Amino acid sequence: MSSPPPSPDILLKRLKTFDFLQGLDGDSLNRLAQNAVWKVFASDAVVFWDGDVESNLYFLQYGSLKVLKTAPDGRTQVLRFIRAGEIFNEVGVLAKRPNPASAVALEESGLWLIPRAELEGIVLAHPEVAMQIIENMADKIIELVTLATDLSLKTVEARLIKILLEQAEGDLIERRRWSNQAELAARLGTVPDVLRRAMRELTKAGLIAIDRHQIWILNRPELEARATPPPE
Amino acid sequence: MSSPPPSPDILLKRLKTFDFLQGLDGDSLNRLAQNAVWKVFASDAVVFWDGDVESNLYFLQYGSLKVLKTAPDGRTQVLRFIRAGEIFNEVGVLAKRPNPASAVALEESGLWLIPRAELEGIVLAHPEVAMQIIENMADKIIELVTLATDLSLKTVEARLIKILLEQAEGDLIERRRWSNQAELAARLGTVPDVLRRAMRELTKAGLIAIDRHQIWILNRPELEARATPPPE
DNA sequence: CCCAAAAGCCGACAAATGTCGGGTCGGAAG
DNA sequence: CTTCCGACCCGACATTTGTCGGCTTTTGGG
Repeated sequence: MSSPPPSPDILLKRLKTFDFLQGLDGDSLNRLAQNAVWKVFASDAVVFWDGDVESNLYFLQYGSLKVLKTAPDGRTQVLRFIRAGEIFNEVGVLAKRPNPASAVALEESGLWLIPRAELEGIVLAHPEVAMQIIENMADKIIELVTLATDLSLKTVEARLIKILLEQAEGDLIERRRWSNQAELAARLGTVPDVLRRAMRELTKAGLIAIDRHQIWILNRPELEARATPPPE
Repeated sequence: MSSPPPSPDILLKRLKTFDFLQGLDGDSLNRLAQNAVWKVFASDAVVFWDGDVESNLYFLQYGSLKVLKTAPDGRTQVLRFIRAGEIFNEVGVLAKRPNPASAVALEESGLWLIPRAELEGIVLAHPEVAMQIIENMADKIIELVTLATDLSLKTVEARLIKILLEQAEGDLIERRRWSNQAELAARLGTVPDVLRRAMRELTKAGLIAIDRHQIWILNRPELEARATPPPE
């Protein structure tokens, strides 16, 4: 089922097209590519655990992951999704902190592990790269601020509407094999039953339509309005 | 009421003792100090607004701030507190993103504004400084991850206990003028009434004792136990 | 010292969220 | 083709959180 391990050349080609490393000389890139390790994770496999001290930077070549945290009682909160082409674990690799969350493959995923030793040298020698990393982290901070305030200040319904509007292409949302109710609920910070309730109410109100494989947005303006309660 | 404006020399002295800028040569520090702007904010004054594009790095010399986000319906979530000696707004200054939240003075506060132009040059020329900033941002990411998951997965009571245990010096917590119920509730992501309820229950259970100016922790082990529900 | 405004207190109620038991249905495995 | 399992559906109920009106206490300015 898994693809043949790609040679470092493929990574090298990818690295060259990568914002993150713009402006690096060929030598450095080459060295990075040569030292990177290729790994494939099956669906539902854990890439790293909350609390691990991980000293690699990850680059997701194909597939997709979720980043989540689990409470002792078993409930989980998904913090974000990672899609092909993204890097992650800046926190672990550069700041040497334990991972604040776990990462799990949503489908079979192939990724490159770039060891700290290589990366560190490059960052210190190439401040532009450091700057890129800083911008990257800034974006994550912004996303987390948004997540925290949404969890605190918005209802499940409002959060659901927001994610529907974000994910819609046109007025249609494909329900992938792994974006089932349980996953979506974890992303919203709630449980499947509550999610279903919210969906049913939106359906009853004629704002969306649902079947097993997709969701349609029937009335975008009203849906948006419903996500932002009376600003009085 | 406000102190006389300190000369840049004072900032210079401070900068020298600052992790953040360890390893910088005197010249660079001097230039930073000379170009910094001094400002004093009264209690409750807004240092910057959610959405502002702010191009200064801030250094809090004295006083304290809260960072928060307000919902259209008026409720607010406090994201973190800033105490004297901390820097903030890395996001705005280096990543050029709009502020994801507002900052408000909890008491009279004096701070230095370091303009982007100065800082940027230094970061590009001194990768160690960039590395410090990265670590700083990593810590904030970790805090935000914790905040988001706590909001999602823990009850108000558990969050209250956590904050009490964090803030206690020995088994005593001083209630500062600005850490009243409304502020504490905003930090916990709830409303004063709910907070009071949780406090009353902890009091009834004999775990804490409250008077107008302080809170005592009477039974730390049981308090801790109560914050982590059955791990079954 | 006195008074007004703010902060805190309280009970009762309302809304949102979480839990449970049991049912239905479609697709994958045999 | 049949069976089985997991995902989904559903109503009823429990718990947590938020809201309201009104009362008491504290505090700070005049």
